[in-house]
Amino acid sequence: MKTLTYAEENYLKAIYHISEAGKKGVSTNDIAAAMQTKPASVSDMLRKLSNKKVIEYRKYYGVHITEEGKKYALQTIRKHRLWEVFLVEKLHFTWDEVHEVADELEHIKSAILIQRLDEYLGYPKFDPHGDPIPDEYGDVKARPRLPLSEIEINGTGQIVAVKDSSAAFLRYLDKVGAYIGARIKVLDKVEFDGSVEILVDNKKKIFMSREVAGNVLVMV
Amino acid sequence: MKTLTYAEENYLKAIYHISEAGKKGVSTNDIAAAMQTKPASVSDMLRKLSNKKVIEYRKYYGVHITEEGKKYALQTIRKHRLWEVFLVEKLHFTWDEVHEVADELEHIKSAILIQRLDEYLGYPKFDPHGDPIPDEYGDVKARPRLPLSEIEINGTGQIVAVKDSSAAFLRYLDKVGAYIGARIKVLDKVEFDGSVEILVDNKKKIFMSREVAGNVLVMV
DNA sequence: AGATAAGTTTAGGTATAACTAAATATTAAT
DNA sequence: ATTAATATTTAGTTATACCTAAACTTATCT
Ligand SMILES: [Mn+2]
Ligand SMILES: [Mn+2]
Ligand SMILES: [Mn+2]
Ligand SMILES: [Mn+2]
Repeated sequence: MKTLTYAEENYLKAIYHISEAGKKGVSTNDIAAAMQTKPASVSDMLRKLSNKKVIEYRKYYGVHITEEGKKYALQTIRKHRLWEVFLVEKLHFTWDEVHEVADELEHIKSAILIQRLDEYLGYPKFDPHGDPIPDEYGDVKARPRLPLSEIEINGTGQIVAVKDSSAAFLRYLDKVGAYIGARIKVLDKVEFDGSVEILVDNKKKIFMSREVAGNVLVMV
Repeated sequence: MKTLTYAEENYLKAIYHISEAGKKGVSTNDIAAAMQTKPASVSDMLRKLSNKKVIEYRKYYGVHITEEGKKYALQTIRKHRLWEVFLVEKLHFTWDEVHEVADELEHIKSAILIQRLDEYLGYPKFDPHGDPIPDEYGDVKARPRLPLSEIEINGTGQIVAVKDSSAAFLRYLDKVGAYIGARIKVLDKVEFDGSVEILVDNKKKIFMSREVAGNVLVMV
């Protein structure tokens, strides 16, 4: 059991998330953008992470996360998402308020704490943004889901997650009345701009731009 | 509102605790002992804390915490103790398990988090070790209390806190059946070694060495 | 292919927070 | 009042994690 620093945990989490999105090697620039830091700093860190065997690093060709690295990343993600559930369910934070605080809480080092927290929360399977919570071994139950923008007219489904979980986007969804768990039906799609009209819970008609609909994930 | 680093918060908390115990200037060596570090490292840090105006520092003559410094220290102590209550009340940690984890949690920077946590816990006034929880302005309600070793024969009272909150001591108290809230009566005091015999909750007779009784605090 | 652009790494520097060893100041003892 | 003991600070070093500027590698374009 290696001990990673806060910075190392953050980099590893970012590398994991980027490599989940696209399948190939993760580039220095992409990591720098995700971490809001400079490519030169990333190069420094990649050498460190490589020495700790949590990534495979070939200079100039981007990095791959190792199996061991993936375990550490998923552990951090597990903590992040469990804390998010805690903040929303127990402390009544809104889903747009939790991310920053969870980014700090995810680094608290105590196996028993996370075990107890999980138990206390009733072993939740998804966080407030619909993202799956890895179990203590790092196993994630992926749910098949696709962007709302890709549902056909008259197609139905349930909102299960968001792709963008920025505060601005989440507050916008609150405003229009979209939320996780909502049952939806696509009433109309505008060919011209890709915007959609949907019916929420068989009650409320709402409009979404293609941009917005692309960031709302649905299970059919 | 200055931002203190984790290390600065820890030093300031230690300095506050030491200066509460004895009234005069806090020495470099005492801080080093409390922080489990070297005097040379303490000297470095004192210069930093002095620049930030949270302590008054005259070389070779120890330090005094400023009013502003006290506010920061009490804020950290507030967070520490609230988290301890959370761990015990909600996550069912035992009172000997909470200190380490709280030492990490106390540095999480989010005013709203602490406000909500306080509310969620029902605005507790004392932590699991009987120590008072400062309010959001740093006000502490001190409870008059004295070591059990100083109670006269036939004197009664209630255990309200412990002076030593090391895991070993707390587990020992668990074992003999002493706990916070217990009503006690001193049945006998042995002149020779200062040990005491006490009656707990009008039921159970227990023995304590002078050492132990000196670390159990009672309200009469 | 050769030149240029884009991406990445290296070199050198800063800030924090430790450490050891040496120097210096204060306090206690003779 | 010196000297010795104790306490404290300074000097110099290390490790982490950033930065800018310069050098270098790879990819792209004509
Ligand atoms: Mn998040
Ligand atoms: Mn989330
Ligand atoms: Mn504690
Ligand atoms: Mn406590």
